[in-house]
Amino acid sequence: MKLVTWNVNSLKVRLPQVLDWLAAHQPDVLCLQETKLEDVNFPAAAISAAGYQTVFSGQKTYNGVAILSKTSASEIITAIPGYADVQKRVLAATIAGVRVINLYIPNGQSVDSDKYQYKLGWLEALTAWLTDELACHPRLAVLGDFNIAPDDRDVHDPKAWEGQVLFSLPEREAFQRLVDSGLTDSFRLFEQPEKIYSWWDYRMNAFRRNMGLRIDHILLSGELARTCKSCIIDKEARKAERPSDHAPVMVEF
DNA sequence: ATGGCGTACAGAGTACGA
Repeated sequence: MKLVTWNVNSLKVRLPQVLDWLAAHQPDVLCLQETKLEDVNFPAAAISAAGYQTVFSGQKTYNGVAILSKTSASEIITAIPGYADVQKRVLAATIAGVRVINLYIPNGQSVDSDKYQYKLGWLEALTAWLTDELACHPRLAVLGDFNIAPDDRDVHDPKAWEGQVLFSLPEREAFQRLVDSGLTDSFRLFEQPEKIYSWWDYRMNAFRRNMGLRIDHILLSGELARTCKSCIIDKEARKAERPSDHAPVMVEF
């Protein structure tokens, strides 16, 4: 089974690239973040024509998540239960016996902002919920844009990023607590080349200079981690004309 | 130097991302 996460930064703009990517890679499941579309405008017909079913939870301008899959999705949840949030950042579904949890975790903006506190509170609620989900679904994958680089290796310049949002200690500790609830960072199951990232700023020629961060992740329950064969970041997608600033991350198990 | 670029909404300039 091939499972993918990709922050597309507007599905309206990136739809042709998403369709091309589906045709080229034929994943079983593709989780999207930052669709930036109200549900009424979701391009379900075009995606259906490409052979994929869709579930989605979006809003105007910001956020928005979707799951594209070859087989049908059930047990759909669009929010962390009991956590009130008007921002559409969560979509969970069961597909082919795998519990898929697609997340667009808050960015946090800067460590002294209200948005940073919202991010930390959100992560706490998420971890409590995922502990329950793991108990119900031994075959579980949590994937998405986490907006956290967990380790020095995941940052092009850890000294410069120290204490900054996306790499601050409280965020990394929250990520670790999430992992400690019973999940494995699939990327680190395998020997990986150095300086592999999933996001590069549009500015400052960051991509050309490989000034990136690894902030998009696929975390697997023990049962899925044991049979995981690979975790790859498709840097090629970031080279496209008018690319998303994120690259797709793909696991196979 | 708090910029740089890209997207959305709007119809110019601001908010936001990461």
